[in-house]
Amino acid sequence: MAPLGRIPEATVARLPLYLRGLDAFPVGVTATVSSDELADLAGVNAAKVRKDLSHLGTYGTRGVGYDAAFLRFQISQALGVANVWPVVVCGMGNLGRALANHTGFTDRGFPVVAATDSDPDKIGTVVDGVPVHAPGELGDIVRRLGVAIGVISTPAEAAQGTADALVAAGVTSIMSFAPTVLSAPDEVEIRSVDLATELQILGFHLHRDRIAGDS
Amino acid sequence: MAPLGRIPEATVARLPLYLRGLDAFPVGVTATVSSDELADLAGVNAAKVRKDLSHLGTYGTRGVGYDAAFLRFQISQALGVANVWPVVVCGMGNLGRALANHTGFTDRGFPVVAATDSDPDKIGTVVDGVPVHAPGELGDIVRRLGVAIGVISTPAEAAQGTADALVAAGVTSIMSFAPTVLSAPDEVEIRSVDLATELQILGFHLHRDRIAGDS
DNA sequence: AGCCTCTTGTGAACTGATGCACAAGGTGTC
DNA sequence: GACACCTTGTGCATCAGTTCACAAGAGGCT
Repeated sequence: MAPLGRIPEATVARLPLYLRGLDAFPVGVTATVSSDELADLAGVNAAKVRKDLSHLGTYGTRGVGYDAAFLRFQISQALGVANVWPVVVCGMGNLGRALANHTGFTDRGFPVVAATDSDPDKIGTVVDGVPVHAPGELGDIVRRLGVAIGVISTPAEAAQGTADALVAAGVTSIMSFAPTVLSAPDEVEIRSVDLATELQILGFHLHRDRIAGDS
Repeated sequence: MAPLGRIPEATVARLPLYLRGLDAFPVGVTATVSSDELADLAGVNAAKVRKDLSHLGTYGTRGVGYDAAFLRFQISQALGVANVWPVVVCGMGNLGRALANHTGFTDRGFPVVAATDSDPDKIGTVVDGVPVHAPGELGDIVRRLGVAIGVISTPAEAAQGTADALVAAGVTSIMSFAPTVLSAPDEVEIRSVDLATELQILGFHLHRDRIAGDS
């Protein structure tokens, strides 16, 4: 309805899934997709799809469904997918290298334009097309290359310092893989992904199922 | 109160954070920690800490706080951290290799005992101490090594097939990095981490802030 | 045209999680 | 022993998100 009244966070988190689901429809071909189909493609239920999309506007046709191409355009619009946001990867360990080389980033408008690492042997080299700089140059890099997003894949001890440097350089969006809590001003958006934590959550359920089975 | 009345999902997701926060306290030393301190260490607020811990039991002392060592023990207990859950990594691309080599996994009771990949050049090799097998051997591997958790880091196209193979072999816990929806029986717990999606969510906020600044 | 079928959009109930505020219950001091 | 001071544990209000259920509207068939 309201073309852009505040979109709930939970909805924002699902829009990329819908966009991904719509990839199943070839471009240029006129096709309609129902909330039911889209729900399957995104792995959620149909009611949620409809409510989510209603936050963007009324783009569906009752009795028919949504025009796939048009819907894709609208979601892209809302997410700002047309923009390209350059990324810097801080910490070129195993994970950092994998991220710097991750094609899924560049493909979706998040090119990794530079990296930093504290290892003197790595500084000055180019890994998979990504130049590695010293951590002290972070501010320079951000300004020079217009970096919008910082990815932190350093050891936990170095994470807060890296975050501070990113913030000081004007970066307001950070994705962190370091297993630690980061503090930053409110206007900085931090998404923290701790892989070990994820496994521990799986472990909890395994553990409980085992106990339940013991009875 | 009830030592183990059903623990809310949101609480379960935070328990690993508390455990991580408690690492700040040296083992063997008697120390108390207040909900306020723990809240800082875990990056949440004090009220949440208290309510979360109250689901495990009443382990705190009013006027004092929680005994750090005892609390760590209790949370470990609840999470089943004492268990060791062997992990198999499916798909040894950039990300898979990084995960197989990730020390944070083994350290926390999730040793990567094997990997699979469809590339004939990789099959039979040992990468960072992890033997790489053919995807067809997955069932064997799971049974032989007692694998409890499967990590899917294959391309999206291969993800569902891999998940099916894991499920067929009896694995009930899956962490997937493939940008696609996986279907599996209800009793299988799937945690999906899509890195590009995470970046798109950050991108949304950047996009909106930019629009807001335009006015 | 009228009717039947289909799917959207949304009000409303419900569920789960969050945050407040405070009584309950400890510790240490005088 | 009484009092002052802490911090927990929790009842309650609030909020966000989910799900249901159905009226409104669009297309197609006879």
